[in-house]
Amino acid sequence: MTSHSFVSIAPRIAKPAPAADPFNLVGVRLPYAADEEIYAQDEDSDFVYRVVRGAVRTSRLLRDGRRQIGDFYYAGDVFGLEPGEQHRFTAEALIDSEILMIRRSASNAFGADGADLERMLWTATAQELARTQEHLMLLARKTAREKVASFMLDLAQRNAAEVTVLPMGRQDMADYLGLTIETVSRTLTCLQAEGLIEFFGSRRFCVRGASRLARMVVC
Amino acid sequence: MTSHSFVSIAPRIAKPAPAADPFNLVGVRLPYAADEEIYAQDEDSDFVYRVVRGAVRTSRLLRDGRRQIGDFYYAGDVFGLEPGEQHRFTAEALIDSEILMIRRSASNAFGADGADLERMLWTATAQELARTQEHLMLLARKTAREKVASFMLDLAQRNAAEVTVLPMGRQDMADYLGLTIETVSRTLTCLQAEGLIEFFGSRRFCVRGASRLARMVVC
DNA sequence: CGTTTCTTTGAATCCGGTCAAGGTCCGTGG
DNA sequence: CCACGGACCTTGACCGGATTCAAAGAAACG
Repeated sequence: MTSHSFVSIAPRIAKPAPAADPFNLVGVRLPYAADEEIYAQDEDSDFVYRVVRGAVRTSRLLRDGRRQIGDFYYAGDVFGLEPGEQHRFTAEALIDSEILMIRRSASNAFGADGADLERMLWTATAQELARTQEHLMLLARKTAREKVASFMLDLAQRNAAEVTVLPMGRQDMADYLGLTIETVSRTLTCLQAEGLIEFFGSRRFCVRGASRLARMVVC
Repeated sequence: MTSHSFVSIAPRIAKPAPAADPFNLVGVRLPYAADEEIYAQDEDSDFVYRVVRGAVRTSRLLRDGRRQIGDFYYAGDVFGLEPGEQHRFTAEALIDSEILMIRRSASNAFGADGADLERMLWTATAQELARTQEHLMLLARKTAREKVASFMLDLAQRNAAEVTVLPMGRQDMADYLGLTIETVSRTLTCLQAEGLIEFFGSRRFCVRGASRLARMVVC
C-alpha cells in the first residue's frame, strides 16, 4: 500500500477566514495512515470532520459484500455530517492524511462561535445533498464511458497542476461509479487510445482533450 | 389521465403539533391538478412545500432527454428544500393534490416561530439527504428485481390498507429506478407469477409474500 | 530480486435495453 | 349500452454493453 503519495487537490469549499472558522477554535487534529478507519458504519458519532491534508473515502457495505462508495473528500472538504444518530457510511483515509474533528454539540456551548458552527454545518449539509444528487444522476443515467469521463474530468478540474494523481485505486473508482474494476480499466484504456487522457503509470494522468471530454459529460 | 384517484399513504415525517407547526402560521395552500408543475428546474425559489393531500414527483431532465426522478412525496412529506439558489429538480403533482407552501426567508421575520421553521428545515434537509443516499445505493448496486421489489415493498409498508394504489405510472417508476418501462413491467409480471405481489388492474396491488419480498431487499 | 498486490486484457455470458407488436384500460360519444 | 380511440401496459425477439471468469502483465514493497 502506498502510504506517502502526495496529492494536491483544490478544496471544494473555500476555507473561511481563520477568525470565523469554528474548526480552529475547538477542533482536534489527528493523523491517519492509508486505509485507516476514521469512523465506522453504524457507529454513532457527534463529530464532524475536515480533511486538512490527504484524502478520504466514505463507503457502505451491503450484507452480501457489495460495496458502494459515497464520496471522496480532499483537503478542505468537510465530511461526516450524515444527519442521523449514527453514521450510515464508513470513512477511511485513502492515503496518509490529517483530519480535523469537532464535536457537533459544541454549537450549544459557544455563543457567537456556536452560530458560526451551525451555519457551517448547514452549508456543508446542503452541499453534501447537492453532491449526492449529482452522484445519483451519474449512477442512474450514464453509460460506463460517461461515468468514467465525468470522474476523470472532475478530478482533473480541481487540480491546478498539469498532472493529476489519483489517490484511489481502480476498485475504489469502480465502487464509486457503480461499475466493475475491469470495466473501469477497459474504459480508461479506451479513453487513452482516443487521446482524451494520458496515463503515466496507473495513478498519474493528464487530460488531453478537455473540451472533447467535457462534451461527453451529459448534464 | 385519471385525475381523481384516491391515495392514502402514511406520511414520512410525523406532523408536528399544530401549535408548533410553522406551516400553519405562514403557509399558503394551493391546489394542483395531475401533472401540473409546482416549480421548474433552474427556477429560483425561496419556498418550501408540504404535501397536504395527493402525491408529488421531483424530476430532472438531461439535455438529451434522459429523465431521472429524484423522489416521490406523499401526504405529510416536505419537499423543495434543495439548498442552492435555484431548484435543481422540477416538481410536479402526480395526481390532484393540495400543496402548502411557505417562504423560507420567513424564518428571519419571526422570533420563536422563525426558530421552529429553521429547525424544521434542518430536519427535513437531513432526512432528504438520508433518503437520497438510500436511493443512491438502490441505483448503483441493485439488480432490476431488487430495485422493483424495494420500491413495491416501500410503498406498501407506508400504507395501512391491504391494497395499495400506485399514484404513478410505469414510466415514472422506471425513471425512479433507473430502468426502462419494459423492464419494470416484465419484473412486475415476474414477481406476480412467483406469488410475491398481486395486481388488480395496473395501479392497484397488494403484497402476498412480505417476508420473502423483504429478504430480497439487500441493505 | 522475489513476492504480493494491483491492473490490464481476453473470451464467453447474461442482464437489461431496444425495437416492434399486441393487449388492456378507460373516457368519450354515438 | 356499445363502439371507438388513445394512452398506457405487457409481451416477444433480438441486440449489445457490462459483468464474469480466467490469466497475463505491471507496479509496489520488503
